[in-house]
Amino acid sequence: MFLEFKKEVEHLLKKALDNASYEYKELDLEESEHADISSRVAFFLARTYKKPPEIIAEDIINHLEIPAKNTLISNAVAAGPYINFYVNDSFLHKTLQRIKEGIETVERKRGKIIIEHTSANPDGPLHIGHLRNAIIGDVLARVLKRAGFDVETHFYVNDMGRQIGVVVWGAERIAFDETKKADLAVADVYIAANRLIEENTEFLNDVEELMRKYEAGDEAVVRKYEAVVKKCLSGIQASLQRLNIRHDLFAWESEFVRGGAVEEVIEELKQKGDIKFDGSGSGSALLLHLEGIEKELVIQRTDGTSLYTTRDLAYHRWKSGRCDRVIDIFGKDHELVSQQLAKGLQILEVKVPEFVIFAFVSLPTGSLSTRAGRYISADKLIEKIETRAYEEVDKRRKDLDESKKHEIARKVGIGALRHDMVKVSPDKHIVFDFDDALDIEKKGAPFIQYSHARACSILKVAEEKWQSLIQGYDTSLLHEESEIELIKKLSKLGYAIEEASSELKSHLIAKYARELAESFNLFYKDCPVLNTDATLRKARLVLVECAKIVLSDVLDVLGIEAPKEM
RNA sequence: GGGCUCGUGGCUUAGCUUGGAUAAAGCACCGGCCUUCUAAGCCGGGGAUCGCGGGUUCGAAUCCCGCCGAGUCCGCCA
Repeated sequence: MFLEFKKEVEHLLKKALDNASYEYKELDLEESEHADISSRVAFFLARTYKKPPEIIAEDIINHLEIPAKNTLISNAVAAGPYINFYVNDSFLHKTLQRIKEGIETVERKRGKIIIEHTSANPDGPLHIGHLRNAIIGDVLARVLKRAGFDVETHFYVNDMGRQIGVVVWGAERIAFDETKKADLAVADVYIAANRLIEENTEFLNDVEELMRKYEAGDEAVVRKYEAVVKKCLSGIQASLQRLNIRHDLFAWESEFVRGGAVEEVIEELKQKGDIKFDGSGSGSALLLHLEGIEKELVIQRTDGTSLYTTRDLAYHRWKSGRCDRVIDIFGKDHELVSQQLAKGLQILEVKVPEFVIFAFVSLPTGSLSTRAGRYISADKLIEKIETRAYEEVDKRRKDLDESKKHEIARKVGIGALRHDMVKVSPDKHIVFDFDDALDIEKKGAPFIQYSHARACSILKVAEEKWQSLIQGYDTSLLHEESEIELIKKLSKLGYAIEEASSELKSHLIAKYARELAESFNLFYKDCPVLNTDATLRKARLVLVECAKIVLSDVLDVLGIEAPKEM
């Protein structure tokens, strides 16, 4: 509802500026602690019209007319250089009405977006670095869906790298431990195979032959690869599922080679791009010059085989053809790749993807390294945090049975983990501290979930006592400050989603969720719901019901489950 | 060495794109609040020359330049 209010303010303010004959570029509207929305346009006009901004603000107010009816604005005043707008009772009433009736306030049908995230190499389990990628991507996908886009999530499967060649080679002589989780079993073979190869580097020739055969589409080799990659992916998917993350599509890079798409990209780049041939004798590598990037990009090896970035170009061209916007969640190490992709796609006249680049997660002991054993697997972290969450639940709720306690612990633990990862802006480097991550008590997610549980608890009691509880209510009875503040906060979910989706900033949702929970807790403390007279109780129950809806909505956008009790 | 990113109370962060109303939260710390809907909560308090130095501006955490510190990339790897 807040978005509608903002639109009306924009409309009236523009009209006032026109009436007063001011030329303006921006309305400079923003949320403010002094008003429901505030404009700083007078500052800007002060420069061009060489008058004090206070005078201009006053002048604008004099030309501003708030309609007598069908408006969401109660008042507009000049506060010095600022123009402040305030919502009216109708705004508050309509906000609750909309939420209760489940009417979406955001625009629909804004086009299709393909968002790629996680895309971990299928040579072992996910670690906390992948988790950051997966959670940022998943929340963003949820945000964009809410904002009205048709969203498809992709996991790009790097099945052509040397690592996978090593695993396939290893699997031919070392058996998978079938008692272990699939991705762990694959990692074991990968590590063991690496050791064998280190001892005898001649084995590398075998690996390379496998890779050549795979690229050429040798059927027996393809079957071996598929078995290994699928095995690993099944383990990865199981981990992601525990975090409420799923992908709509797994795109294998090898498909783009064997399907001919990579060859097409190379041919087209030869025609449209600035290409150099490098090498002599049997063949030559293809170097592509990219504007603004010093080093040429090698798009084909001397032996004619393909390279990672070229295959990625083919994948991106394919994606582009299937949607209106392409979004990639990449780690900081892929920043150069993202620039190369963008430039390459420009040459191919394909729309350029939007990138969300996130900084690394490191450990207090240094950067993550699977080979050095310096990493924390996603599964281990999930397991530990659920255990810690269980201890907290057990401490507080001796009355619940075991399965209930475990269910709550799972929701709280996963929620805490997701919230922790998403609350930080992607471009901030994270030093992961295990003890800190497990300190459930001081996490953001349980705070939000707790507010939801409180709301549910009130509604449950009301339902038991009075059944059809919310008939014939009058929300104009809600005029305590904490009630008004809560309603205003409720009205801003759509606004928060709009901000987060247009700027691709998932952490803004985490911020909104916290503020909403805070508003609810203030209301909870100030305003008794069950122990008050019937008419006021009905109105407050409507408010609680709406708060419950929006709290569970915002938790859903964050991919966090909303427990009914805690 | 060059490119990009980050540097905000003791700790973790928001705000920076688009400069403006006392720099905003959480954690930690100190002090209060459970005979009324779950205290994973609420109230109060102390604590920040917004990395350092310059510049632009009526006004800078925000824009520009330099420096320092951290991260990351600079393979016919992925």
